[in-house]
Amino acid sequence: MGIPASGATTLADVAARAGVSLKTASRAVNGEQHVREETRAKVLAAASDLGFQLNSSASLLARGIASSFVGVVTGDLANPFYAVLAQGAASELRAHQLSVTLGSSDESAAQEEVLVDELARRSVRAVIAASAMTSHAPYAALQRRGVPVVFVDRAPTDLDADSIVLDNVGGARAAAEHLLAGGHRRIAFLGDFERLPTYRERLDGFTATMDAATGSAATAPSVASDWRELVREGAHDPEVAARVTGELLDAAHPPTAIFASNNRATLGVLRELARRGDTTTALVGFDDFDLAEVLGVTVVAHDARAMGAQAARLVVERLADPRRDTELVRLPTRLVTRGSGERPPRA
Amino acid sequence: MGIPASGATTLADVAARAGVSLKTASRAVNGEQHVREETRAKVLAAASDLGFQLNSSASLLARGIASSFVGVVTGDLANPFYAVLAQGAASELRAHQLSVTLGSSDESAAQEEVLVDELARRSVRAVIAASAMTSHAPYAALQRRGVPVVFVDRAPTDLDADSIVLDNVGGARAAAEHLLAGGHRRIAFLGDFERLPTYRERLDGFTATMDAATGSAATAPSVASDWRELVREGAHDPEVAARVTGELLDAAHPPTAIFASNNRATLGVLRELARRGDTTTALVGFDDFDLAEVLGVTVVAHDARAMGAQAARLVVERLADPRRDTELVRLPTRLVTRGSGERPPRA
DNA sequence: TTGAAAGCGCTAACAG
DNA sequence: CTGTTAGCGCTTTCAA
Repeated sequence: MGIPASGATTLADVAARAGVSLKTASRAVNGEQHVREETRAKVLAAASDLGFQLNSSASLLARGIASSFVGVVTGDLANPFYAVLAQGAASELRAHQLSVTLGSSDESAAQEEVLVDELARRSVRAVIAASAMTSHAPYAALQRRGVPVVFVDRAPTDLDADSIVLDNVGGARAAAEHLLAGGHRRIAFLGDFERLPTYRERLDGFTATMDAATGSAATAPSVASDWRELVREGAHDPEVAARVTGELLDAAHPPTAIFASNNRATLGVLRELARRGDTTTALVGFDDFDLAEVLGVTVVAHDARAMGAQAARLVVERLADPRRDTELVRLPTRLVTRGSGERPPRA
Repeated sequence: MGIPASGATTLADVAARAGVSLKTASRAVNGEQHVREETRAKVLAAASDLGFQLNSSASLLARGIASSFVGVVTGDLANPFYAVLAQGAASELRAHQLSVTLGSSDESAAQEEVLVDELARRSVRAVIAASAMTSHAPYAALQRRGVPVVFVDRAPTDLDADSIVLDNVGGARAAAEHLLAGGHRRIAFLGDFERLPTYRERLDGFTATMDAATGSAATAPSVASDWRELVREGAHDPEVAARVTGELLDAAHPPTAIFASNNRATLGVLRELARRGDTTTALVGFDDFDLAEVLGVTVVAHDARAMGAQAARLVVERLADPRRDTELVRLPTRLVTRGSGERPPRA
């Protein structure tokens, strides 16, 4: 059990101790073929004695490989959506000998740019990004250097890249239709930052449904054409969402239902409703959450873990074949009714 | 805007294009001193033209540095406690040019061992671990090789290492005292896996308080000496916690209050209470959570982000001075009352 | 099955 | 301020 003094135990040390050449030691340590069992055992014993560990930088360099890390860029790891997504990606990538390195942008484009830069400096092998940027130049630069970039949750419009997104339009449409079917005519839409494609797509789905119902005989009484006055944006965090909810409900013609277009917004709405003891305003949220069942909150649910796993798959496939056509995967959503979306409209 | 054909653009290419030596190019690219502004600009332009990026493996190897990654081992990233902790560590480490690579063990000792092995193979610079193991041999091996290991949330007993933990005893004591003060005498304790030190310490705090109250004149009517019959362990996930809660409440002498010793257990209790429409059983949970305010849940709160940041600090300090004494940091907890812990005992 | 020599791309000394 | 000469620790030819 000889414990080495400190620092560098190299393959050369192991080879010397085992009485073999450097190359033989390398073969044994890397589990390659063409090594007599006896020799291998001798080398492995020496390695273990010396507490030897391959120097991964040297190994990668000699092999001509940039690195074994995939960068994952998210908005905020404290948001379970991102955390679960990252975990899905990590566990899928592990199967391909790839590790994940994480960075949170706090949804700030500036910070995201710094992050991407950092990843580049670390020579990551590929990047999976839930980007909050509108211009994706830094990612384009990575792509040009042969580093695959896969976008999750939000697909870029200024870049041709593999992307995996949710069926935001369908999800929002389902939510709106559900509330309309419940008799609601004044439905508020709580949106995220206007620059995010998720916000826009969810608003599109909502808009399509509301427009179709406006003045329509199918939904009697029909939706008034001023439904757009109940659309709000910028509710990215719970605090803002709560404030906006309060303003909506305090208005002359308050909504009878709210569609919160992401989990942070839903949290804010719930806080405000709880604060005022409001148990009549209907609510549907985009994104499921742990306590939704306990609180009886109807949501548009989806599978964040699958999203991460699929992103990892796209990374692996592009790594294998850099010139394949880019792929856009759209993951389904489903409405889960739990009560809050089924509250009847106030008279 | 010459875009390189593919693959390897090396510093040599940049140097050639800029008409300087390799070393000068290196200096410029690394922002070192002793380079004429004009020369630097020339090199940087060439680098940018070629889309050059330093090969970090080569750079680290030449510098004699193992890597710039710190491994963070957690139980489950989907648990916000770990996610926030990881984020705290990451943001603190970034200030020291260190990146984070993540792995989840799912609280399985076997999987954790695989993870640690993987980190070793990646030559991480240091490791921050919320370990679910009872024997920490793999971490000891890392330490021997000069890789600092900092334990978070759970300190090892079989290893001398920097650790940062919560005041579990104090937190549990506060919870128990609060419920006792509210008149409860039959208080259930929902514990995690028995092997986890957090479980044991929280149980210790609970035990100390209950023992002190048993038969004491200070708490009249005094606690019966059979209070231990309401202690349960193994409630690591919400499903088990919900089931155990149901069993407790269905028993002949059900508890009038429950102390859930972690956030997953609290979730399970809340689900079961909601399922049965039980609004009388008092509840205090260890760990705060987003919707605790909405649900009016009294909790023992603490700062997970600070925990991660402190762990990062310990990593940096040990990296700077490997022979300093190991440090054990204990972070405070505080009771946040929101109603669920203040429900009076049923007659 | 094993080994010797030649680099991977970069940085650290030491000159100039 | 700039360049030259050696390696960092490992893997890869190619021979033996």
